[in-house]
Amino acid sequence: MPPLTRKAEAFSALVLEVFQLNGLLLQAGDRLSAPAGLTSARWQVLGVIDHGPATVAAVARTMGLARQSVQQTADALASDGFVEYVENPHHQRAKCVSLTAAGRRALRKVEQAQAEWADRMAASLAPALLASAVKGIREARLRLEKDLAVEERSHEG
Amino acid sequence: MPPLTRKAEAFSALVLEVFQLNGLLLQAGDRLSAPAGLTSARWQVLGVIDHGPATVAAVARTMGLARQSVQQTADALASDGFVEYVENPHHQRAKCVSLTAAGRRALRKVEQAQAEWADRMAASLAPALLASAVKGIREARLRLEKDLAVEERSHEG
DNA sequence: GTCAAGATGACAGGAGCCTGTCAATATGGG
DNA sequence: CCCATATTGACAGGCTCCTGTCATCTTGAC
Repeated sequence: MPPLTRKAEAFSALVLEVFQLNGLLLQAGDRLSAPAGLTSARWQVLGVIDHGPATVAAVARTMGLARQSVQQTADALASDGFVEYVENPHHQRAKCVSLTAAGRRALRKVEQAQAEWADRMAASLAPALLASAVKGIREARLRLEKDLAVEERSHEG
Repeated sequence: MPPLTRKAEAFSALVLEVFQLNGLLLQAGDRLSAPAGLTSARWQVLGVIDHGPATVAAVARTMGLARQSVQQTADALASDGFVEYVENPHHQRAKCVSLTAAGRRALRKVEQAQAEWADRMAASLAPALLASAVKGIREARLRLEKDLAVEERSHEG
């Protein structure tokens, strides 16, 4: 390991913690959604179209993912009967992804479990600590977004 | 969305921030390692065997990943000439993954870039905020680990 | 020394994300 | 109306993680 400054060490510690927590959160999400026959990724998609049918591309933009990633998930959901493609009056080719009754049932079930889980987690964490963690992570995220954007620009024209 | 308590809302905010930051960190890692011909995952493996050759299974345990995940990465690194499999005096079948000269060069290059990046990031974040963020995330992680372990036990015999 | 149990790598297959390419469709300037 | 451009879904393929199965090798109890 190269010698890091003390501040850089602290930042690296944050990175490690975020990686670990992220992994655990994904695990928890899969565990919450499994009883409903879903996974984290599929549940997220159902959540997006809960307020109304949308095209795959629109869902992808909402989730901040690549179009084709959502396409794959949506096709899987369709073949499992959780969603269906319905005609889009505004576009001949781009059909809308719509919840089926089974999809809505599954979504409600996961949301119920998720609410209980979030309550359980939050109840055992000091509110002040939670708030400062969110604040710190947000700062780091904003800083990182700026950094990545700068490099982006320097790689263009 | 189901009605969440205020504390649950705060926890959910933390989850969202962690997901976003994690994604950006992966992106940054790939960007740091790309100039050396590596990716985040491959760089991590090189880092583990930097202090000495090790078997695939040992690297996997160190990284907290499944054995076969590391196997795939190690095979890819070997076919790209960054590592080589060397005889293991303690085990006939399990060879050790060892850095080649090219692998060591690439690793040093990434570590240099990573150190500069960590300095840059850390320099623009208030130390107190960074510290409290790490503390809060760690608390959440520990809480979540406990929760997942409980469910684990309840799913066994 | 023998044999069961555990560890290990090879192989197969899947999930979820990504990229790139292509043809079909919308959209908007002229 | 026409055509360049952008958007969209289909298709192909890659990366990183996972799981499960199998034969081989090691280890430890007896």
